[in-house]
Amino acid sequence: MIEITFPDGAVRQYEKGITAQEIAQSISEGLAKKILAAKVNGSVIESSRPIENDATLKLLTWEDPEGKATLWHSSAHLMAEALEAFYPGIKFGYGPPVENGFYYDVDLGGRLLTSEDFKKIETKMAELAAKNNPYIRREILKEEALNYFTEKGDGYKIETIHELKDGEITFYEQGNFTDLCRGPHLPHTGFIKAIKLMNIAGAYWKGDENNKQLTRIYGITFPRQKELDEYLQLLEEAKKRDHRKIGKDLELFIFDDDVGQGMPLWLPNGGAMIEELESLAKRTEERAGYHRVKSPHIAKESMYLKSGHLPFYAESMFPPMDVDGTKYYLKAMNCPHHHKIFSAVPRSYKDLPLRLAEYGTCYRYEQSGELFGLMRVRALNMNDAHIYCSEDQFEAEFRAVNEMYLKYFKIFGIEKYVMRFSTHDPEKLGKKYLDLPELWKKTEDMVRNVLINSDIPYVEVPDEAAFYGPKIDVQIWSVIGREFTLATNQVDFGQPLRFELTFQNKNNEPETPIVIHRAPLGTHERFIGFLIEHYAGNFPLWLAPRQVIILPISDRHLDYAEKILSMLRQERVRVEVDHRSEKIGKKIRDAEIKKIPYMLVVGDKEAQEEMVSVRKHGSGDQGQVSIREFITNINKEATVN
RNA sequence: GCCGAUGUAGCUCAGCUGGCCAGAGCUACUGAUUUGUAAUCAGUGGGUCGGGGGUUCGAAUCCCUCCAUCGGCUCCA
Repeated sequence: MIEITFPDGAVRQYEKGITAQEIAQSISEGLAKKILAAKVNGSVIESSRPIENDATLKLLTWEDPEGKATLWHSSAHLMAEALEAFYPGIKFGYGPPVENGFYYDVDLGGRLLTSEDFKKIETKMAELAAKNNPYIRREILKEEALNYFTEKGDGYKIETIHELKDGEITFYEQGNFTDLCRGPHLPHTGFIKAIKLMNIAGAYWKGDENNKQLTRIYGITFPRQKELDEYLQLLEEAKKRDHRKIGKDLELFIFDDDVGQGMPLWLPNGGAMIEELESLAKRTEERAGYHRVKSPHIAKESMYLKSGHLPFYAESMFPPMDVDGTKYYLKAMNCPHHHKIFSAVPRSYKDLPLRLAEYGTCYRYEQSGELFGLMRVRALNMNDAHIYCSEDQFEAEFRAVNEMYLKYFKIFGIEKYVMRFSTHDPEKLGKKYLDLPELWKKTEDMVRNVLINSDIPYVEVPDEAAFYGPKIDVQIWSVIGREFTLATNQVDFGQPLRFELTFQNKNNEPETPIVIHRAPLGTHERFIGFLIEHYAGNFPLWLAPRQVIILPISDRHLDYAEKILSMLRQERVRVEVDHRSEKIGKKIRDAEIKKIPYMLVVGDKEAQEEMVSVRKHGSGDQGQVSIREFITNINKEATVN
């Protein structure tokens, strides 16, 4: 007998060699039908694998992430089986489960597969799934595995097998399809009830752009049709929040062919949002002791050679322009300019920490295929500042920057994000990273300490640092699930050396400062793109491009409407009047569609008593108040710190 | 940059097995209406059918090419 411990702590005894499936069966028939896989001693295995020793057991269903992954992983194999039926000789790369479904990278040998082929593949998959074919696991020797795929002529699998050792190679077989795979898989294909192929894309073999590009087919499956329907519904909803759509609907920004790719034009509504955001940032930074500086958009090659950017970033910068025989570059970052401002006058330890802020426009030559609405542009305004401090000031300064992040996140109600602490890879010193091993170690330790001491949850990612030092990035997701870095906080010990920045320390000796690059709001483009999706266009009053619209009942109330308009303008409220001789219902409808926070309905009653009837976007009629009271209320509501 | 798809009025879309002067709704403008909390009625305007080449008696519809956008890959704030 063996002892099985369940997640709730219960311990039960079973025959040695019992399977998770049989245990589920012994609990209830209904449960047994839902078990997709099992987690035994922390690792996920097939529910049909015998358990030989005492173990902890979790039965995995669709509700568990590992359950979903198992269903999707098995679905990838099912899709591969269907594909092989239509495209004999097809070769397979990787076919893993992902966050929403699965994909398989395939080499069709020059044949074309388009979304028009999805229907027939889905149908074939459904047909195969209905056969309830079991997924059969087989441990196999390396040589045998190589023979199988050599015979089949699949070089990708052969390459993968070569990276594996004997004893860790398993095959999975279902129906007429055998694949090299680590597993685990479903008991049989019958668990896959609803199938949808999503899209098709090119993907480099092993993610390396020097390798051949394979065809990647994305799909998703569910244990019930209803769940597929709900998922598709969810995608539709997400599309409505897409900042590119809302940006157009609310007239926030556009892109124009004549201006260029990735160069947003901010329309007045978007302009108002940019103003508010920058004003918030300026207030915040003033209070935190920052100084505002300003630098030009272009600079000579010599400066970027000195900063070290050119060797590392040349491909991300616009090609230089020749001015009287000297190369000038559009600036891709503000830091070198700020270093020059630091060194403009002799600095004493009494000047530190010196915090220089600028929202200068930078230009980055992003690959054309990377551009994405406001989230990825070529002309961008960084929420930039550089803090020059001594080593013993570093921790306090770095901590203060993190606190500023958190303050902003609170204002905007940003809860879903991940802090990534990027460190260097010692093997790439001198190549990807500046060759200063002691400084790397020292600064990485300092950053880690700040994170730990501030109790900030983070994940550490090796080999993702900037070339000049470690950094912290805040990752967020666009509404369609794409991941972006929103904010960044970077340590730089490289540029101060290169620019020979020094301050006179207490012992009257020159000392090199550490620089912190920080952009808590990232770029204003990306941040607003994010906010549009975050709020689905229903902005808080202070940020809303149009805050109030006055809706006269009829033309004879226009004078009164104009009077309120000018009163509100004096209060710097962004307000307009709907002059059209439409019915009030129409005016309200249009104002609601424009997501304007407050609608003021004015007719005879209001005009006589100096009142306004307040209607709030999304929540309807709020009743009448005096103009004064309304102004007091919205001023209060629109206050952010 | 790479793979695939798409590109018709300001917006959303129809037309695209080649052939009546290229359509609809919303928007805009004009007129009528003077309206009380999510669409009043009528009229008018508006399109190099992404750009450029080609095939054809004839192309928005077929072919080539360039540009842009979208979905991914690679990169990244």
